[in-house]
Amino acid sequence: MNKFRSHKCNELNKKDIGKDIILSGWINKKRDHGNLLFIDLRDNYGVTQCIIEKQNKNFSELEKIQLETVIQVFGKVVNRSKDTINKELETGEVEVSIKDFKILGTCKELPMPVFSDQEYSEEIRLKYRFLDLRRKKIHENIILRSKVISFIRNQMHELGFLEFQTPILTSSSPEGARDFLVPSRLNPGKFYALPQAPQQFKQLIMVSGFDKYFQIAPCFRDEDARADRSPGEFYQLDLEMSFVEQEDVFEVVEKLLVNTFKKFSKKKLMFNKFPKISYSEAMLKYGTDKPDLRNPLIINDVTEIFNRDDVSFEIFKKLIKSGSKVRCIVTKNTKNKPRSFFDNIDKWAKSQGASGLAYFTIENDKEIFAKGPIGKFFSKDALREIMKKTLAEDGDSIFFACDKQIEVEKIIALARDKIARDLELINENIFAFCWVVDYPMFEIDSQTNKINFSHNPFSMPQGDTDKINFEKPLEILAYQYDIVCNGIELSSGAIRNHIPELMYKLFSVAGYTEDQVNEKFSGMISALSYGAPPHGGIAPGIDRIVMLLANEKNIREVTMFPMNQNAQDLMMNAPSKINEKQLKELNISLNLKK
RNA sequence: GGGGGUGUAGCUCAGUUGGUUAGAGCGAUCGCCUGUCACGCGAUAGGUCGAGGGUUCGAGUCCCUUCACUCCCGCCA
Repeated sequence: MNKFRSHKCNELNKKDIGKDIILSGWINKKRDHGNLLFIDLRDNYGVTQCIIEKQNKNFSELEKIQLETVIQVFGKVVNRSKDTINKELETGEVEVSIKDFKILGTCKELPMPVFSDQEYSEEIRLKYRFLDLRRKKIHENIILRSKVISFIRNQMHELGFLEFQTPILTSSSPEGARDFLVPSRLNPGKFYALPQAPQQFKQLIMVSGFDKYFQIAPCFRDEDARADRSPGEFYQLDLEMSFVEQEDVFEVVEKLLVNTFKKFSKKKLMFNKFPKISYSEAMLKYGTDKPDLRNPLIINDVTEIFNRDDVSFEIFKKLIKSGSKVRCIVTKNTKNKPRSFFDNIDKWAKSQGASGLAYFTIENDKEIFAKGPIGKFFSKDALREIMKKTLAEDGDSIFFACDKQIEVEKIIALARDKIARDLELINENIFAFCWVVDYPMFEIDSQTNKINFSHNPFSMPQGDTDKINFEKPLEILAYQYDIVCNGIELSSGAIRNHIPELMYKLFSVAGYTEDQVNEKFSGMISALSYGAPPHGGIAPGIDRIVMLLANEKNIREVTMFPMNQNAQDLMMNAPSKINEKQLKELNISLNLKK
């Protein structure tokens, strides 16, 4: 028998009555009746009620003991009378009558209670993360995370993938996010970078002939945090396959995600076969490349209708002349909604920095007409045209936004979400996955007016490689895809460009010379020149998958030891200063701003 | 870098129009209590009202500055 325990705190039941047992765990809660003391003992597995009476020599010491002290209990399992059974507890039919006990770990006065449903500030939770992690909800989230990762590993092995580790100290790359840098002692003045993703390595693994690779890979990006984005590090299910087309990658990922989400959540999947939406369609219909398909509202472009002579809404007409677009959202059967419903949405839009949302409601008084602030600007014909275009009917309302394309997409996408939430159109008990495909290879940087890679410079452009028109780079589409669930981007991936000559051409469009490409991506270019297989892959975000499964909105709720928004670890005091000797070894001197 | 929110006891929070000695619950300490499972009852201790400055006879409350945490924008191939 183990020195510390004969049973775990979830194990004892009626069959064990009469047995002498040993339990070890934390004191979750005490209930002191003066001559009778109840102690709820907790471990990772559950809670067992222990009981001691005044006659016992240990009574007064146990009565004084702090919550969260770790103790070992020697006792006998006893029956509970019918009216004292606790159905909430796995062990609730029995209790342990304490004979003796031993303190294994003392506990000072707690900075935050462990046994409580109260919410605490992030500051205190992160500083005392080890206490926070004892609490039920987050403890279960972390266990869920472990199970999900283990399940995914098994699935990947079953699907024929091999897991490999890739370097953590690697080289800085010019594209993408800001790198975390590590100075090199042996190479003065030079720096390693932590990988933003094992992107180049996984392609090199394919060139090395391993066919199917995966890794639960740590990724490091020095970018500012969000609720769903940890500063510093996060994990991806990184995978790559040789001799595949886009569809082959989709098949693997769909299988994996369907299995995982069915196993770990009670929520239903909206689609077992994930719909594919092109990037341009997503931007038009949803205003974003991460559409929440639980939301039934669809955006329409009605710019043309506002150009008609029988539409006299001059504000929009003027904006359209200077290049703006009009996008709209139809809400079904909202003619009886109170004025405040519409006003709130307009007010909300203004708070989001838009000039507001114009709207009218379609009503029928013998003849159809538009009622509302801008209704009077439309002729019957124009109104019918809008209804035809947007499939709006009598009783529906239409909200309009007008701005430059990028701006109007942004605000109408937010409005789509806001309106759906106000009308409670989103079913929270569903996972709606979709693929967003056909991303453009390049985009224009709005600040510098230069052409940049819009996603990944290593993606394969679509079409016959001989016939790609490099004169119109913005029209080149890539075999580049994202997977989105409930409006959350889970991952992006691509079929890679394994042809060096084509890569040089694409990089030259983005302003890189051949020499620059050779210098920055020497390993990759070299590898692709010695017989590279066609290959492609994807990298779903583990943290976000677990977030969805745990039904959490904040990534720190599924991360064991996260940093705060300023990328500090309050428990470990990271980052921290280093001493002169360390700096000297690294040939580094500090030049801090006052 | 910018915008919003929050900051009062160890923890979670209340604190009215600027007005007496800043309150509650949990926790801590002490006492009572033999069937609780958020046990109950009584008492005690515990406060730089985030910090600094200002207005005022008087500031937790109003004004300015600043710090911390958080949410969002920028950023995130």
